Amino acid sequence: MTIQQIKYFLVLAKELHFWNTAEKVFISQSSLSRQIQALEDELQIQLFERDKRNVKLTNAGKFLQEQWREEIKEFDQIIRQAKKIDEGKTGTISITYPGSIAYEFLPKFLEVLSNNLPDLKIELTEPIDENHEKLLLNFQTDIAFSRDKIKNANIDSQKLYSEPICLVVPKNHRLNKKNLTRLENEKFIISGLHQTTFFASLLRSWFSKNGIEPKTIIESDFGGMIMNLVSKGLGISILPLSFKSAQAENVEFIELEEKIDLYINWRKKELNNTIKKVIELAKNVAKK
Amino acid sequence: MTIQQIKYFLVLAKELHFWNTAEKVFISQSSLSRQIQALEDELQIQLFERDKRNVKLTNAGKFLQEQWREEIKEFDQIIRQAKKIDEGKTGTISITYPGSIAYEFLPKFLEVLSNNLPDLKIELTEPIDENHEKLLLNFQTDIAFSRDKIKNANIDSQKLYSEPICLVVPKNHRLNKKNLTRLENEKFIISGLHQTTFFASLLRSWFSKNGIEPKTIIESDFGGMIMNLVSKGLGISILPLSFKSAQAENVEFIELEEKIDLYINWRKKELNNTIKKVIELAKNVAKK
DNA sequence: CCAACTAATGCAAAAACAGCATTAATTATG
DNA sequence: CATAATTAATGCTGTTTTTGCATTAGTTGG
Repeated sequence: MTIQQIKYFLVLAKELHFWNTAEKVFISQSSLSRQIQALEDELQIQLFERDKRNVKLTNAGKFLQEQWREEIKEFDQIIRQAKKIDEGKTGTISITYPGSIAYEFLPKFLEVLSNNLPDLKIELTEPIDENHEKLLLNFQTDIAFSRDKIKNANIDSQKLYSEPICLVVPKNHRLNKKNLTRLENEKFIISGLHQTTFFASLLRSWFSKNGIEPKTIIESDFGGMIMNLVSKGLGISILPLSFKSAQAENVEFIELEEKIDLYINWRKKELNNTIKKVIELAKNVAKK
Repeated sequence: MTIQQIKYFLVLAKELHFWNTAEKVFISQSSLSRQIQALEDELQIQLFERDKRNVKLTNAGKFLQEQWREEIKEFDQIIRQAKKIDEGKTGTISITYPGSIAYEFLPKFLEVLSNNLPDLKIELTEPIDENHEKLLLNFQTDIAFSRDKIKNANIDSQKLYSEPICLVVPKNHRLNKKNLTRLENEKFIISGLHQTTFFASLLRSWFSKNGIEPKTIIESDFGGMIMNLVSKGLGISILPLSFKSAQAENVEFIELEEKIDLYINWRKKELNNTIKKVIELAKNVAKK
């Protein structure tokens, strides 16, 4: 049984038409017909009911379609991952990160990477679905930066640093360290409070701890946009201190007591030495 | 790429010796050598480092060994399941059950099965690890009877019946319905209280509700053995009412208020019509 | 009843595969 | 240090499998 046969089967199971399928998979109709026969023969399972005109899946075929579709997807993913290991320093590694590190940590880290592993290709993604565990264990990512610690038997998680969160206000705003009152009257420009990200839940708890029901006038996920709006006097915001590195004009950062952490997460039994190296580099960058 | 090649790879990855491996998988050494080369070639991944004397896995090879070992296991399981669907009424279906239904429900159910589906082969297992969800979703079983309801998005669970649990005492024992006192002085012969089965946890909670710290003198999983010991006057026990059907001599059942349920569980999107039929038959048996 | 369609199959050429015998390199032995 | 033993790769040859073309045979729609 070949993987190719299974892939042919999956296309045919969708198309339910030998000629169209044959064309799609770049073999002749006769060859396809015989490949499917060979598969049925070897499995001793009838996959399709066909007469001279129609093709349809049997129940066993439907079952195998569902199961194999998933398994072949996994299968291909595994091979891609093995290739990464094989290619080592000249290969690709995938990194996911929260948008909030894009201004300070991430650029520093990427610079160090390109100095130490100049041929390494990096695939950066800011994940929508922040299920770091799944992304790591599926091999959809190799290194996940996150704001909260991941607790999973198959994942190692280490804190890189903490930083204060800050009120972000236009220059010469009435608020400053000595005068953090009447926040409830301020207009807030804030990153998706409704979301389930760690930062959003930290914000919600901060607001409730300070008895504030924030008047949110604009929501934006993009920190740069937020600072821009703040500098124009449209409202104030709350962001991690590292956004200061963006050097937005006309904006001041007022440190709050609350802190936020950054963690780095990777698969416990990682075999890819390049990934291990990258993790070490990340830790070094954070130490400085 | 053939499944066979992957299986050869897995054996070689364990043996790390071409001659031994070739013998194990019943092909010649030269053929094996070329199969592995073909695999490496097609994947464009080096799996083994070999000189004229030694064979060892590369990191990518180690990774694929780990991943493929699991995936091939799943793969074979999926095919076995597909075969069951294909064979239908003449095939096999797997059923897991708690020991406590062996005296009444199970025999009735099996009789109905053999009348309605005479050619169907049944594989009965009393699972040690009562993880019904996993057993079902892995296709290790097709129908799981359980004492507690299973809550899982991919599993359908339905109650078949409830029955009282009973004190089991020798005939003419001082205990009866009017006189359920001083149980704390009785010696108990009970099925594994330390276990994590649903029945055990029900017993524990019953004892604590009644303020009893039972003196357990014998633990046994086998209901028949328990009743035998009770009849010999060695102690008393607690069992579901249906054990009465075993018609042990010299034993009386005293119904308690506590009830215990029996559920039947199956995969939500079951494609095997025979399994669906068997589920219907089970429901009918329970209704009577 | 004919035309269009479609899955299966006979056939011949091409490709892939198997196993024997041998090679080439390494390690162990006396 | 020479020789034997070990072991993975490879050349070669006969066998099996696979391929695609052309054709067949059954079905459907007009």
